[in-house]
Amino acid sequence: MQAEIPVVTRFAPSPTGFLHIGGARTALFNWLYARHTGGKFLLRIEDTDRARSTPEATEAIFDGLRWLGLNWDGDAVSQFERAPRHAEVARHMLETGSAFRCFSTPEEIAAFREEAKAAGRPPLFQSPWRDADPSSWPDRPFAVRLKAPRTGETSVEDQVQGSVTWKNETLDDLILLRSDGTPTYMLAVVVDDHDMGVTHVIRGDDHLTNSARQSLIYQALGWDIPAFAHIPLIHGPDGAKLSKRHGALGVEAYREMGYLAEAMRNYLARLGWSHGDDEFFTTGQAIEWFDLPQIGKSPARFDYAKLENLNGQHIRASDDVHLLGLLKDFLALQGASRTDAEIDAKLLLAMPGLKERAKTLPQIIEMARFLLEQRPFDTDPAARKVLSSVSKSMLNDLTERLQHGSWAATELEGIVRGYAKEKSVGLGKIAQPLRVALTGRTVSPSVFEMMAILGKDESLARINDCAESLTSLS
RNA sequence: GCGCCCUUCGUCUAUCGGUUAGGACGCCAGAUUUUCAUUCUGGAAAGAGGGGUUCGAUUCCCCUAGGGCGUGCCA
Repeated sequence: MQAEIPVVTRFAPSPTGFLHIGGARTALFNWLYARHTGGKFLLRIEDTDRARSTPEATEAIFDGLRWLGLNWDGDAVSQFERAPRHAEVARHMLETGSAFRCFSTPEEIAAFREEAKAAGRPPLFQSPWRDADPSSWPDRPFAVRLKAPRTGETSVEDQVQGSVTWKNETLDDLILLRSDGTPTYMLAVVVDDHDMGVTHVIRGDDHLTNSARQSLIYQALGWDIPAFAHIPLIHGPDGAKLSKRHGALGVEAYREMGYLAEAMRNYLARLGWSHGDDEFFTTGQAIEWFDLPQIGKSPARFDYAKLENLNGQHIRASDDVHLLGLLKDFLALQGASRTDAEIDAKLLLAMPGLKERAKTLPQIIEMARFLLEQRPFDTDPAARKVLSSVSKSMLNDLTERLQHGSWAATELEGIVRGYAKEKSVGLGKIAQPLRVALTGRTVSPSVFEMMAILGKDESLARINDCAESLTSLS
């Protein structure tokens, strides 16, 4: 690592909704790059559009980032609060002649565009006020527009997209300050990025064209242009733009579906970025490996199946205590009643068997139902059928033998195996009914492990419940 | 319409001119197994099309097609 200027990245969402998956990935890339280089990761809320910005959305973005563990350095900056500074810069540009007062009304501009379009000309607005003499200025509000060069070309050296060039005639005199005196996004980003010392602008490639326009502003101001890295957007499974229909849900939706933040980071990092054949990795490894040249240029589709697989791998790789914590958080999030210490202890014991059977948190809970339910509980109708391979007397025999051994999984298994052999039936003919007796269902962790965790009294009571129900059946 | 970007198995991707085009998810088959799952083994599956450049193109260039983004007094 060279001792150059420290890297400063930023994530700059507009608070008009939740933090969606695309935004989360953009934030992740900025965060990874900052952490990789030992730089800073800043957060700026682009709330200059007062009509659409809400404090709730801002909170939702904070929550989403916090959940994902994408901690930002310093306080989040409100772009709106910096409006005076933006106006100051606009005034300065007016003075230096790199911007001009435009008195055209929105109606005039719309008419211009319509006309241009009808005539087959580019719809870029050409303000008649660009070079107007001050003596002709009318007495009404005006917008401040950048006096963009009409000839020549503008190039952006993008870290992902490479060198991209536009003819200046395809770039218009964008508005810097609206006629009500408020700054537009175009001006605000440039001023803020500059003032915040941002060295690397990593954002979605829907901003690629904007980077050319913004370069013009940087040049007009004589400021250094930051490094740009425009990452491809995430598409839905059908290749079209990611919509709410697909995965454009807020990240909290993924949290509620039981995905781990660690898995989300892994999956999102892998979407559009790669490190050889590595698919499953920790966040620490991602930080160590992440760099701009490895970012791909083509858009990726969101794939739930892969996310789920990765989530399963992270669950399996999680420490049991850590996982229990996540599980409790998840239950609390869902408003479920809190588990007590006794249940927690049992969940912890069951965790090894639980986590290899689940790909999401709710699936762990489903598998752990045998621990959360109180007897007597209902038996699944389908599960009753496997009881046909066993009789009440058999269950009683088993109970008799089971209670004399020490209550450990291996020992219990030995006893049941011995009994099956004695009866000349497969282990399944005995173990499956036991499973149903213990859980009321046909799918669960190992019956012997469950018995060990449930304890002797509870296990035997459940088997007895079952035996009794057999009597009433036959 | 104009501008810009993209295009390797169904999906995410590796390959930095020479490979039987590799891995992962998913799928199929099999093994292990008390259910489910895990794990393991094997399999099917790709360079959009057409031109060049080159001894040799997935890789470099051009065209076409398809897709995406932009073209706001939104961000």
